[in-house]
Amino acid sequence: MKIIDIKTLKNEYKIDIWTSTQIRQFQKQLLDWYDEHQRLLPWRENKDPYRIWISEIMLQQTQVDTVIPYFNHFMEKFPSIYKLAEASKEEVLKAWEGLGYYSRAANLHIAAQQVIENYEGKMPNSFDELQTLKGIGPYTAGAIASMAFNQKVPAVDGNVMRVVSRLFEIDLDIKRPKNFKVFFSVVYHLLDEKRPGDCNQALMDLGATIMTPKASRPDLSPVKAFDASYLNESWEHYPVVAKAKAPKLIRKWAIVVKNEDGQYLLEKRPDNGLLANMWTFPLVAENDLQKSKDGKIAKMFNDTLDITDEFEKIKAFMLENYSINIHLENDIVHHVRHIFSHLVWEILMINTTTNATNTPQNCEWTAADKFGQYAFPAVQTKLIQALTEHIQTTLF
DNA sequence: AATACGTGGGC
DNA sequence: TGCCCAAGTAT
Repeated sequence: MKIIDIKTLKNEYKIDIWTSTQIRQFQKQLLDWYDEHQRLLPWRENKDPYRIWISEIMLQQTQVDTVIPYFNHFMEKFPSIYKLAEASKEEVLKAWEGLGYYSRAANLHIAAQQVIENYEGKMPNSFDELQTLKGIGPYTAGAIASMAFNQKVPAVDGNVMRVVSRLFEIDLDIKRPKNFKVFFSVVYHLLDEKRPGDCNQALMDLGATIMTPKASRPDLSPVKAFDASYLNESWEHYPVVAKAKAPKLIRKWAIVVKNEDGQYLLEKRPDNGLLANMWTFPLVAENDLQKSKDGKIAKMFNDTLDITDEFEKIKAFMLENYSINIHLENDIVHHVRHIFSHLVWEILMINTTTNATNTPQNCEWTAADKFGQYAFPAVQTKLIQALTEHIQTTLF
């Protein structure tokens, strides 16, 4: 057994790697399987670096089935890197609406301009240069370099770490950044000289379809003879992954304000942080309101009964921060819960009206039939849905 | 290094 | 229902 001594990588972890002959056999088994069973995906139709790049950004922490329609639409809308670079931020964000992790869209737009500025519109082909582009880290650089430019570079994502952790029974926490280089090094040793990109994709497809997180079927794997966790029946212990901490609960009011022209007040979020540059109804954090001593707001979120007292605070808040005077339209309070990866919004939504004609900072007045022009996050879509159901209900 | 950053699907 | 998961990156 040859041993990869990861100490050379400033890490004391050692892994027994296979002989050169075994590695060649592994590659053949893997690539033969890939040639027959690879998934047919829009971005695999050719090796256009632009298409591969866009797909890789969309696929970050996002499932293939979710990405496919976004990818096809994005390619129609921005068929080349020049079209993307020339587009407005708003257009790109709109194309990303509902996909999540919206900084990816902003970074993609910037990176397109970087490529035009620094590389005459042609994607750089090296692992290092690719990582100078916004939104491209080690995984995506490896993916583009290997798949589009046939460079022998690992593309180590969650699938690959899971597969490799099982093949070699590596008990390192895949969530810890310091362990990434171990997997990177192992994968490098497994890559075929001629088809590094296909090797990377084969490992990913294997992880996505056979060596899955749950209901794994290592008995169906084309490389089961090389799979230590299969031979030792230990695959359920791999990969080792730290448990995510519980999301933080945040309570908010969503203030739906309708003016005398039937338009709604929409607000654009700041251009950094959560849901950057996306549009929502004005959202007021519980902490932004003056808290009553008896903790009445917190109680409200459980009971959603009489909001008269709290509404006085909201009314004052809107007057001070938005310079509009609102009136409670009815006492119906919608309760909407939205779960992010790292926090939970508990939202109470109320209907109000105003005769104000001013347009507050970062806001626009918009008729409901024009909502499609704005990039809405899922939570806003949820709020509108609740509002729509209410309006339909009250018609009867 | 640890945390922020979305969403939808599966069981 | 609640929790885990899915082709990570920026800071």
